[in-house]
Amino acid sequence: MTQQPPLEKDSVARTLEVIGDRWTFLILREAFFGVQRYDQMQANLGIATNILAQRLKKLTTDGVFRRETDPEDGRRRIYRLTEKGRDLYGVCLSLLAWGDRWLADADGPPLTLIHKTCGAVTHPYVACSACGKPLRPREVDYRL
Amino acid sequence: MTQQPPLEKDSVARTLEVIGDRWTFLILREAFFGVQRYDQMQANLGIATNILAQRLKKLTTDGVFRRETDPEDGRRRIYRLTEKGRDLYGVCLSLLAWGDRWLADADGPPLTLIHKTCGAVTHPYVACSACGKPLRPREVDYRL
DNA sequence: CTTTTAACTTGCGTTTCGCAAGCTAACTGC
DNA sequence: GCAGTTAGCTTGCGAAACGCAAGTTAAAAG
Repeated sequence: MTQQPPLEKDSVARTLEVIGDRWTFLILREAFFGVQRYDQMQANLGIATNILAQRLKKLTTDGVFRRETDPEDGRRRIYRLTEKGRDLYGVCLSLLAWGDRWLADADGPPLTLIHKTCGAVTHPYVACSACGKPLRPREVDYRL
Repeated sequence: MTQQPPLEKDSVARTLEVIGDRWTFLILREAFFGVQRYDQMQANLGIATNILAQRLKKLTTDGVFRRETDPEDGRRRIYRLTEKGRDLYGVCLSLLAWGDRWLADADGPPLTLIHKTCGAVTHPYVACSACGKPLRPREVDYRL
């Protein structure tokens, strides 16, 4: 269990500690599509049940989900995104957009996204909060 | 009230098959910060050397990196992002922004990002290509 | 031509994962 | 109100992935 000292742990690394494994982000994707229950997630994802339980527990203690008991059926748990969890939607859309652009025709059609607020088909991009233009690798400076 | 039926392997899942493990995205982050060489990545990340080699090989065959030999030193390989790779910058910024918002004060200061094009400090967000506004979970419809 | 360096590769012990089975509390039918 | 069913887990075990250290190869430096 030896870990490295000179890791300057930035926010990318810290974020990946929360969502950086094969399943966690797929669970979140399900949540963004409206799935809130254990059995539905398992059916949709085909994930091993012990792993799903483990991930949901971690995401709950990490504050991404809130775990509630369904008032209409005491056996059921409802996994609801917190604000912290909902705020990962941008990451989800970025992944989706990239996959649709570069991997889609391989084995599935891209999803069409409609921005209900404006009514148009949308292709999400990461924008600058100051000028609204897309942010590209060489156009950004990093300062501590 | 949820939305979708069975989304088989969508672009999120396909994307995660390319970048969805503990190290791959950290390697990409290094690349976005300008690191192009094997030994620098290993020093910065503290990754096991066999895993780094494996990931770089996969990312290269996946078309995210282009592997070249340094013309000034035949021992060195240069890992250069392709357009496909550079297009992952938005995902990287989304992760960074989320971590800075929700995890930063835990054990490190957030990075300040400056958009050189407009000169301002920027807080990246995922925008609608049609209207430019931020995209939020309940505001998007998914169609096949 | 010997030494050093960059980029890997190999071997091996440890951790994580996938699958199947089992468990428990809560609901449902009779 | 008891038996059977269902939702949400937990446990056990073999398989795959990972971390570490040592070894290999090709090219540059001395």
